[in-house]
Amino acid sequence: MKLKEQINLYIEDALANASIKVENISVSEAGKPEFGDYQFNGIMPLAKTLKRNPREIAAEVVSCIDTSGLITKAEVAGPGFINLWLNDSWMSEAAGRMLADPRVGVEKKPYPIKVVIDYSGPNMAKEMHVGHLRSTIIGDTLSNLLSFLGDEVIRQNHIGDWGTQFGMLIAYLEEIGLETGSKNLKDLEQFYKSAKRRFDEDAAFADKAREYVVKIQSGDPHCLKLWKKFIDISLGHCEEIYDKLDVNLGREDVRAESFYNEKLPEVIKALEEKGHLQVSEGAKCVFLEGEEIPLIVQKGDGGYLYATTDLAALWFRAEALGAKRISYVVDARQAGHFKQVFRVAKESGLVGEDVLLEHIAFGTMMDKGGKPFKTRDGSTVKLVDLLDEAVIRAKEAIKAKEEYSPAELENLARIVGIGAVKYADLSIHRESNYIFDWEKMLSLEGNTSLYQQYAYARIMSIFRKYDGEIGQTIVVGNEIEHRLVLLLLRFSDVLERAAKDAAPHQITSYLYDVTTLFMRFYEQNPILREHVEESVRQSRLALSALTANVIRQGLSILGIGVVERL
RNA sequence: GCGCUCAUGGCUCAGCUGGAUAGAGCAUCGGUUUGCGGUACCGAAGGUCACAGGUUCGAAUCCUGUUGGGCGUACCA
Repeated sequence: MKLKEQINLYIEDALANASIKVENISVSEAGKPEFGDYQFNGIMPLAKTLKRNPREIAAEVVSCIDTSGLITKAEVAGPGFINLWLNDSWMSEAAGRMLADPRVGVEKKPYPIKVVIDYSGPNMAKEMHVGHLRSTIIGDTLSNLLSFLGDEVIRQNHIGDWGTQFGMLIAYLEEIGLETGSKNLKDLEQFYKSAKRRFDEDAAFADKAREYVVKIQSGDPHCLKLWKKFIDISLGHCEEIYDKLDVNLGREDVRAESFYNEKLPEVIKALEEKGHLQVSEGAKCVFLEGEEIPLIVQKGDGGYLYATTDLAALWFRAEALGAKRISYVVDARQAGHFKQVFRVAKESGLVGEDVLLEHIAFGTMMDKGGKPFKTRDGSTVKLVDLLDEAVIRAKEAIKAKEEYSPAELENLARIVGIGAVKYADLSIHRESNYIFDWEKMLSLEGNTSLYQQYAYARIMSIFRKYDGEIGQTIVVGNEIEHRLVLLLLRFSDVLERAAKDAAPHQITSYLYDVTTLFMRFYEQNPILREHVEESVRQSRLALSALTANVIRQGLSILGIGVVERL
């Protein structure tokens, strides 16, 4: 249910009845409880053109607002605000419908589109590090979100499986044998270093490595086989991480860099035909108006570049996959690159005008001192290590609480630990750099996943204790219930806006509000205590259930689990 | 040099198309319990929204400039 849209309709009617034209009819959430639930601020800008007192106009509109349904009261306030109060029984009914709905009141889009979301993108020659974490988590959340809202989401993992370093790596893999190789590949960093050492120390090996690069590219069966094996093993390790992270990214979503190889000459040809290509200093480039530096698509030696592959991928995604929105979840430092690539794709017609291209940029992960996140010795932190540490720390944080079997504790620690890492990342505005802090992340206080998982478990505990049928009727009976129901009814609006802005933190922030408000409600409104009237008890139980549903569904979109007991 | 981006209480962050007295959490100080999970809840204190102009009925938000930080700047990805 789209609450805001419904309120807008009332305002629209009132304005029509008052014969007043407003361009942008949209109410906003009231800043304070005394200002009601929603407010409409669209009157004041009119005052000047109409040469009338804004309060007078507002009063006229207010008198035309239908207060027999959703809205129960409308008032003029301040210089010409219109404050709106929503009707409790209308809200109660809406909340009841939401409770009965498995989709928690969120309708699917009537006109879904195909959306490609490009995220994670690890390099097969290197270990996945914390830099991949944000792309993976944010991309996965957006995919979950858009697909929940009804779009057809095509996840694309654009893995880096091509380049000169693979000659060296497969030569080394061949040398040490597949068996030892696949074991050693668990630590890619180490594997790479060993291969590099061989390359630097042994001229014969170096020659072979260079030879293998050429052989892979020319399709030599032996080298191709080795290369495929290498990629397979390396990708397997990434999948272990996806598994740990509980991210929906599988083999079927992988469309590697190498996939686009044969399309690269076609990209050049297409650009040439459109007359966009210029040769500058030996390289084939596209010069864009207003841009100082051209986009180079083919090197002087004939080799292709990152930009060429990206253009090929855009082309493929728009043409073959039929995407109408293509989103790249990539580090903010590449903003310039994408700006150029997108422009070239559009101007050359590789991608149609009706396709939305967006760079979902994110900032860098910092340590507590505000420096880029590194290990003590200054190397990049491996993602596996980070995730394992999260689980260990989560175990520490929860094990004192109750008696669990080792298996239960392991599972719980995984949900809590991984959830904390993800939530910490998603709860920050994605474009800003964020500070990685274990203590804060696994704290039960403040805007964390654990606080919400705890609240959820508490609600579950109420139901365990009650142990009976829970009604579906919610009756708003007091101020705090009114506020809680109102907030829950906004769920759909929040998801929609978060999808539009590609901003997961809007969801975390909302869930935090829900949880906080529920805690307050629960503190003030007894549910299971003896003196509580049965109908009130039922309503409060139903309200608790609805709250739990919203928390569970919201966290699920973020890829975070909940538990019955904590 | 040019371009992009950021600057909000001691710390970490919100602040939606400009809207009413700029909101949270942590830390600090104080309070709540015959305990529906106190790992909770309530309250207090704490901000010239980097600075200076401008636009507007109204600016943390838009425009210009200044200062300070981060990043990017043609054959890496």
